[in-house]
Amino acid sequence: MIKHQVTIKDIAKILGISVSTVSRALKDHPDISIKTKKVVQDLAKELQYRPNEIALSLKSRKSKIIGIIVPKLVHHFFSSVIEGIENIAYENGYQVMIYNSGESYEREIQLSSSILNFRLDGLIISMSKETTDFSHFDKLDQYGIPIVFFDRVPDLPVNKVIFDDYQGAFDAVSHLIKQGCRTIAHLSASEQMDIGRKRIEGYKAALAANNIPFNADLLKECDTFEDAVLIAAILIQDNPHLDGIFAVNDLTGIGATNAIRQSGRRVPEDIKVIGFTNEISSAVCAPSLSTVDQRGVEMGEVACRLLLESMAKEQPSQTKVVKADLILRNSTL
Amino acid sequence: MIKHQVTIKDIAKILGISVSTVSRALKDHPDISIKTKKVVQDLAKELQYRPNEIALSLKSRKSKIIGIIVPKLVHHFFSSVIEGIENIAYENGYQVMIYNSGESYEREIQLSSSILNFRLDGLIISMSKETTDFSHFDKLDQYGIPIVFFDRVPDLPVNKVIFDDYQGAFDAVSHLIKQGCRTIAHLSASEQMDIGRKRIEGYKAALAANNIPFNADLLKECDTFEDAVLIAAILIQDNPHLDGIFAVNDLTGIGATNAIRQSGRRVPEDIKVIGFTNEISSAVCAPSLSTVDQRGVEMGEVACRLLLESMAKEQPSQTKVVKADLILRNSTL
DNA sequence: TTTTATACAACGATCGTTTGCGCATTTAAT
DNA sequence: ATTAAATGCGCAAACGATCGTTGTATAAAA
Repeated sequence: MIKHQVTIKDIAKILGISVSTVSRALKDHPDISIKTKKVVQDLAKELQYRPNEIALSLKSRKSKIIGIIVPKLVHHFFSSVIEGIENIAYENGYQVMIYNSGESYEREIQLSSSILNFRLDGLIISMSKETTDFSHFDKLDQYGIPIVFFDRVPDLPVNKVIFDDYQGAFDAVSHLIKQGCRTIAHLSASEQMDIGRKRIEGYKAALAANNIPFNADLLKECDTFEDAVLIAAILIQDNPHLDGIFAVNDLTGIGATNAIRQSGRRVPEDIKVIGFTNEISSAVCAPSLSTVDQRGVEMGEVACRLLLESMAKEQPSQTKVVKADLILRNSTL
Repeated sequence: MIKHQVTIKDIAKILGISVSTVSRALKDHPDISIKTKKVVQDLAKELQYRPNEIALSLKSRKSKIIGIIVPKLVHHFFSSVIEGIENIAYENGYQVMIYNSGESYEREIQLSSSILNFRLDGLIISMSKETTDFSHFDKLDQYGIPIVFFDRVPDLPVNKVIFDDYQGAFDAVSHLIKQGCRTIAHLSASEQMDIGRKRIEGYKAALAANNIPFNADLLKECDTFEDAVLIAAILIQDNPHLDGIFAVNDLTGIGATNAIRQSGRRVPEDIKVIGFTNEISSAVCAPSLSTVDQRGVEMGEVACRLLLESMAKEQPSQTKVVKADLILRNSTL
């Protein structure tokens, strides 16, 4: 048979005292006598009393829950960030509520509405690709719900945690050059995207720093794994001296590797390849792929700390930068 | 300046009517005149009134939130299942609250306690590896919170959704045999684990069905990617006729592939390899790895539907089985 | 003995919403 | 004109907990 969960009222009734006394006894309030406290606390334990968080939320107008919106759950980077957020949230007595926008602007609006309905205490979000209008976030701000953006952030004065894409790209390409590469292609993301642009800049800067002229023919936009295989094949054909590829992510890096081997050339002996993101695939593919780790967990931790800070007190919006971490494997030996 | 969110009271005060009238007007109650309804609804829209879910939860003793506990977020299979759960939950007006036990029994207990505190309406869980005692779930059951287990399930009469590991393994090995393999090794999980045992059974059954005697030397337990590389290398050395490997997951499958190539043999020409899980890595590695898809999304959907059913009405516990899906790629051509 | 602290509990408002019941006022039926 | 039945709305309790205020014994001081 299903009993309802025991409340402060039940305890009060059993003991024949008022609910307020029970409430105070449970919180060790000085107004309550030691005897009463003991009786109440013992009974509470026996009945396995647990405070109703919903009632507490209603009373305090605080939910003790942090919302997280990611565009995709099935993505190593985002799950890592979530882990990082959880670490810090739990440490501070917060629960997290994870939402998945599925890269849909529509859904993102719904979700931020739900955050308002549940009166969540704060939001950490990486925006969907479709999002170009930010008014749904204004509403949260209006009601005093702090927001921290990460990774995919708007170009506005808001709290954000970004990854140092420029530095990561610069380091990756510099590494290729140090390993002897002179003709380095970049399989890039769209220049529309922030990360695409920054990584291209880092690529160019590393070339410039080593007196290697930039060659636009070696810069190819490419979206998917399949794209990468095709485009890399063309690059190889058109550029006989090609000896290095910097890929905008691991999947394109692996695609490029596959294309290189199909062309009869070897990785890393003939052409070295470096990726970006440090997905699991990059560690297990053959040859294992050098890459740039984005420290997702750290990013989550930084984001959550920043959120907790701005929940604690009004403060000007900040931008935190998480540094890249070069992971060297066999593809650039 | 931060204003508080508008409540039914605010509307009542502005309009000079009672809160109950506002409440009923908003829900189109027949007792309220058309005029009043219109006025109320218009103002509500203008002020962007949104019902306070917390208050609703308190009143209805229902949170309209489903809890999910997974042992790890950073795992393709689990994130897929979550996506599936979300699909169905959203369709039915539920939110999901995702918890990460991090494979810790301790944490799992804390979390199920938190579920009680937040009065969540139901729980979908895949247990941590450490969990052998299930009393913390009994408590949920006692209070009428339905539970659905998936993937890692207890051996008890409870609602569960499991994957047909036996069939998946049987199909995978049958496929290898059809492709001409006669000496097939199995890189297995621990026999302690349910999935380990079932996949071994499927492996043996497929051999038996094709009159291939089982050879215990070809059954090797192996945990990680690195293990797989080492153990596969030994297998190859010890068994010159080896022409097929069935790996308990994709990572070990890829590890085996790497070992085979290092030994100078070719995949799939000399030795064919098939994995399990259909992770991203299996699609991008070279040669791409045949594998068994676990239909994570479907599993999530089935689990969530089952949960909604048992939330709706008391019913005997059920076990649902999700079928395996063979994915054929280059490693078994 | 009366006054004044002090200790201990109870009362009741509050958070935002729903809902059973009752009370006017209007409309319809006799 | 009188009664009955709708119609439209408000009152107040309830969900579970907190907390400021108030009440009442009991003990200490005058």
